[in-house]
Amino acid sequence: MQKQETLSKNQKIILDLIEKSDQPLKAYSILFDVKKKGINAPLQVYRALDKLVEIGKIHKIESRNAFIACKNSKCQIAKATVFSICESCEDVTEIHDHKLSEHLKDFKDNKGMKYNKYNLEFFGLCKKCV
Amino acid sequence: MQKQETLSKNQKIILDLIEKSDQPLKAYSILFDVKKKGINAPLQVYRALDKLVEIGKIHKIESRNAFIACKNSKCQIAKATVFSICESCEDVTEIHDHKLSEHLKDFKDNKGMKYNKYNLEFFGLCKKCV
DNA sequence: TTGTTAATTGTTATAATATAACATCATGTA
DNA sequence: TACATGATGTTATATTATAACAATTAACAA
Ligand SMILES: [Zn+2]
Ligand SMILES: [Zn+2]
Ligand SMILES: [Zn+2]
Ligand SMILES: [Zn+2]
Repeated sequence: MQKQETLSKNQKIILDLIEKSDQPLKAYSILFDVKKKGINAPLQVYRALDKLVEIGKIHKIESRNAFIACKNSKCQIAKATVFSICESCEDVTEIHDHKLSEHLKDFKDNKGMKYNKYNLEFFGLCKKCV
Repeated sequence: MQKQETLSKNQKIILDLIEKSDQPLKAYSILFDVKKKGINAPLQVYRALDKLVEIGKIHKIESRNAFIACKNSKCQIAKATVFSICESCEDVTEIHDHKLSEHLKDFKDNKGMKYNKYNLEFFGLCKKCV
């Protein structure tokens, strides 16, 4: 079997839902919403989420245990993500900042570690919440 | 009551344990270890962890749901953390890189957001695991 | 030193997040 | 065909975290 190009049924259903939201969704809220489409168990949701994260269609917001669609699927940032998170209204935005990316991409620590991935989360108050 | 300077009994017990480990510990593993000291319930552990995180004595590794002692309590980085994580052996190291800190501290997005905190996690393979 | 407040503790129950294990089905390839 | 791989469906369970409430302790001021 060759590497899958098209998403499976469950993966499509769940990606659709996440893409319709501009804010992160939690796994069990996704589960609730897709029950009407015949997806009944947490594992079905988590399997689709894992796959979608792996291929870069969505990202996990680690500090919130929630998943947001990537708006930038053309670039290679599936494994290099930056988010801003408002601690008041919980608004999350994916950040694409070239200078910052360059800086992080090239970062080397003093222990000879090779990085192939990073995740950066900024916290603060958004304009509305200041 | 004025701002607390000394840790409470449970906070001390749990900080002690975390400081003895150079690797992150999970809440329920901590709970298991401190049962002999009379701490019996998850909530007692989580309350102490919350406090210790708040005052910067420990950090949470968000992608691992685990807690590690800060070795650098003199500086103001309680709210600005950088870690390297080996995806093979799960070794975690806190990184203090002046140039990187400066870069992140000064970062402004194009939405007028004020950041007071960030967390960056690098993933890869450590020297031993390459 | 007594009343007041805030922080901490103890306890039981429960919520929220995530995975194990196993059976079945679909599809591409030898 | 038959074999391998990926996806699905299902039940049960593991792991992580919080709600709600009562009791205790520590600092402070009147
Ligand atoms: Zn993205
Ligand atoms: Zn906000
Ligand atoms: Zn630290
Ligand atoms: Zn390693």
